[in-house]
Amino acid sequence: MPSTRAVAREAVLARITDEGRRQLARDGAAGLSLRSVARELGMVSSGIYRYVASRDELLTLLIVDAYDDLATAMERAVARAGTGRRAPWRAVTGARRTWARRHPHEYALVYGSPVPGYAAPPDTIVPARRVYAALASATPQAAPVTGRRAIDPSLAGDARAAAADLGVDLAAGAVLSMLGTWMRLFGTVSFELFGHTHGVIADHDALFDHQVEAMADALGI
Amino acid sequence: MPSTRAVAREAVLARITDEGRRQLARDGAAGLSLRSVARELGMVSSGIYRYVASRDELLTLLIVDAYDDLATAMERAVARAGTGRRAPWRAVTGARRTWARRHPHEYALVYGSPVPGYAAPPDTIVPARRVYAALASATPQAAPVTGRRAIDPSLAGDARAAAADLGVDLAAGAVLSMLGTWMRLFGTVSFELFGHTHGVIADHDALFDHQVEAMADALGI
DNA sequence: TGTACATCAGTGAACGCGCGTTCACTGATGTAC
DNA sequence: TGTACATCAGTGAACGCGCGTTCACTGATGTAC
Repeated sequence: MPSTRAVAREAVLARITDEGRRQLARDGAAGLSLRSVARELGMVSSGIYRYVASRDELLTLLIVDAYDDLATAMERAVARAGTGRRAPWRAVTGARRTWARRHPHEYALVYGSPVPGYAAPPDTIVPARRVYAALASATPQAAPVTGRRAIDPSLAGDARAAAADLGVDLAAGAVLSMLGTWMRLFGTVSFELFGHTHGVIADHDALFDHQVEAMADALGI
Repeated sequence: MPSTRAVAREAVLARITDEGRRQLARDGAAGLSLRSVARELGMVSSGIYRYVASRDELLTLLIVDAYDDLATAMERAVARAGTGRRAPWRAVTGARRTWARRHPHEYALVYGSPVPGYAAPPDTIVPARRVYAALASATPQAAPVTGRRAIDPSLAGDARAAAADLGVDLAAGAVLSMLGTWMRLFGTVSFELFGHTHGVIADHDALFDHQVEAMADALGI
């Protein structure tokens, strides 16, 4: 059983990350400060150092939370998807876009410009991978776009290693095809969220749906 | 003939944007400050307000410059491309990636997370469009990926308007296919630059080349 | 060509702000005997 | 069960920093007559 102190500690840490998330959502990563988190919690500014070692550490906690939250949303979408051939793919891509639109600053923190002077520590690798695993689970039967082109051997090696890492059993060509599609999905969501379709596309839902089907075509599902 | 004063003014303004670019390249957009630009130019901090009205205005100048520089690089690449069927496409995509790798902070400023509290003014629209025009000029014969799917009428309208805007004469399906490919290109470059392939892909050149060919396949060129 | 005035680049001081982080401390809570 | 000590959460003051922006000013450069 955890000690009373440990319980209290966890509760305060949770309040800190909650408040951090709130500030992140309001002002973006640049607007996040330990002083203002402490202030909002009614704590003196130095007190927060009992819980996080530095601003970067809080940022890391928030990054991990963001990945976890997004991954959970995507996993649930796959689990709830109907039985149609493309249903899981539509569900997982839609979940990603919806999450991004609901949490634009958290999305930007994780998939946007790197924060200058901040190096992502290893703690973020595992939650980041969950997101890819969710995507992979939605298209277990991805086919290589073209079988004819020769794949660079070292690239094929990387592709096989990545597949093993995600626990999927696919040939290198299919993995690269999946990766290409994911980068397209990433690009499509970021493009919309970062405002590059502003003044060009009015109906973002229609564009996204069109893209999702085109990606499914490309994956051969 | 421009007056002596106007000439001097232009020269100082150029030094300001040059120094701004340098700081942007070193520290990113968040590290750009009017005070430090003035300091570096040996000017007192308030003096810079004779040239730019605010920090945001300097940021806008730098954004416009970044778009122009990237667009120029891409246009030149197309102009210099060989005669092969895919040569212009390979050239323009390679130029984009090379520019992005050489100017990571400028790329991030323009294609990464929106700067919180900053709203891009209309001045950036024209230079941003040059980039798309350069891409479009490299694939004049893009084909729709699939002819069978019905396209949402309002989306088709947006696509036709965008094509007219860029001066290309293509059906809505082909425009959407091009747009999808551009978002994939955007995603591929950003993915690499923002570090999402770290620890997964060792040979980024090979991955990019593979993607470029796959995109060409998708465009039917 | 020479003078009087207007323009404008650059100065220096100031306002008011917020930040990350350290350090010696108090006092409450937990642990060992 | 009670006491002595150790742990640790939170305080308050301080260090040293940089920022955007305004304002009244000086003095050089340009313009009109």
